[in-house]
Amino acid sequence: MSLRLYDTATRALRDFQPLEPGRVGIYICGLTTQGAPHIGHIRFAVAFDILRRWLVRGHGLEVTLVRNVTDIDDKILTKSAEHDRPWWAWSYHHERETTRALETLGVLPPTYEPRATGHITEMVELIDALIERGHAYPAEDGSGDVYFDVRSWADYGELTHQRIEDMEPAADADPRGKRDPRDFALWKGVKPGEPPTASWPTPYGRGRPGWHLECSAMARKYLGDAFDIHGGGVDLRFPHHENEQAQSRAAGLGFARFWLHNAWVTLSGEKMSKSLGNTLTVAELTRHVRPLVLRYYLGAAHYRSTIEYGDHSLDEARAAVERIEGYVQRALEVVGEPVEALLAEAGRVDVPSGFAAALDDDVNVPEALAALFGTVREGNRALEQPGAADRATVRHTLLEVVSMTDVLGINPLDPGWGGGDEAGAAETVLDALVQERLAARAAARAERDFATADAIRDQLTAAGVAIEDTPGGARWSLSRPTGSR
RNA sequence: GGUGGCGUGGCCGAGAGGCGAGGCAACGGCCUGCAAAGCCGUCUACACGGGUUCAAAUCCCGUCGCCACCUCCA
Repeated sequence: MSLRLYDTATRALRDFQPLEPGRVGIYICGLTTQGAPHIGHIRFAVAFDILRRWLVRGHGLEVTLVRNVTDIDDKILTKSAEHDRPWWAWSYHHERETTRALETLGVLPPTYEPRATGHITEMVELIDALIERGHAYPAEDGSGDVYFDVRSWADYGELTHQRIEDMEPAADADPRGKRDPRDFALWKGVKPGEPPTASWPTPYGRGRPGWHLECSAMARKYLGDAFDIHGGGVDLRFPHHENEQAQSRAAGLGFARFWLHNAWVTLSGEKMSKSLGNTLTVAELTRHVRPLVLRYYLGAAHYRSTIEYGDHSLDEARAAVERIEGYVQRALEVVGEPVEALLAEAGRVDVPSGFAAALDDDVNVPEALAALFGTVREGNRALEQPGAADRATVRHTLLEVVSMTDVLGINPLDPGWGGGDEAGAAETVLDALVQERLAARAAARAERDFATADAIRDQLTAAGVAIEDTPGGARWSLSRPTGSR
């Protein structure tokens, strides 16, 4: 079984082999802490969470996942100033908000989450190396800026297959002390009016990091001079990733071996972004939809495909999730074993080969989901049969379904979705009340008083409780509204 | 101007020369007192025009439409 991943740099599917046997280093950027996270921001985290889970569960690899926080940049300074807050408070506030959103959606925490401002020393080391090698220079206007010299690095443009001559100089390019308008800042000298807390002393003068440099410095520190996978959103390919690669390689480092880029969430065909005002925040959506459903939605499409958010998107995701949950619930009742034990066993069971093959093919989640639903159908068929062989099938498919959903981060039995003791207690109370009504309905049905029985069911339905009759009696569940835009 | 992506059935969304992905919705059947859930079945699509091929949604050429990036966007 070999994993193939689409590498942006070579524009091809390549067999993935870790640099160091048994271990994988992944660097992903980047959480923005300029504002509240919307589902577009979160998608990349979900996509790489699935990859990470698959590397661990499907290939037995030990993953070191580093997810950076660029906690200082122009926008953070601008926005915090607009809101009359210190930049560091602004950034940290949004960092925490983003972390909460990711936890809500069941994204596993990274191995480490370094902040740019904590790695100034490492950045200076990189700048020193670049200057020494003739790939960087202090600005000629005395501004304290240090620029990367793109003309000095023949491979510049390699990642995104562009030639320097073809690149449009930025419209807002401020030539300042640049030798070429396409040179980018490694370090930015402090400017008048900037908060004193936003600069650090270096041999080049006080200043703050340019964008890009923090990732090169932190990836190197935690993953080594060369590492396996670098990921992020497609829009980061250029300039961010191109520049990262240029500065790291020009400094003599091997840097990333695979570049993975995820696509957008769009709304009415347009990229979700704050400037367009068409964002949907996780906090907003999860008021109406269960996090599990939102997680399913964000992870269900292939990571390199754009997903278009529409009015019914979450309703469809909910229906799909409930199909899986319905089976897991029914199977659990038949199997009659403690959930904890089954979860542990599912962690060791092999996933169906079709599922594994799908994920090995550049993390093809849609195809993996097809395998998952195939197993659910097989299990449902077995549930309709009374034999011992079918019981065994139910148990086996249940373990497979749990195992597969766990890889995708949508395991309905994962206690993380539960909502804690308080929710559990509320459920216990509700169950007692609903069971009382169900008993009354059962009595009415026994007397063939269907009018009364249906009235009770209608009452429960109106209250948001869905009823299913089974040979063993009625079972109930919340008919969970998703709400939609 | 350069670079990259997309256009698939009512909707979402995989696939990438032959073998009906899957989910949702709809319809028919089974089950049910009726439902719900589940199962079985039906709806057989690839923007358009050419070409290559025994065979094209898939490869090639062209056209149209949409999107993204081109130095501080996931």
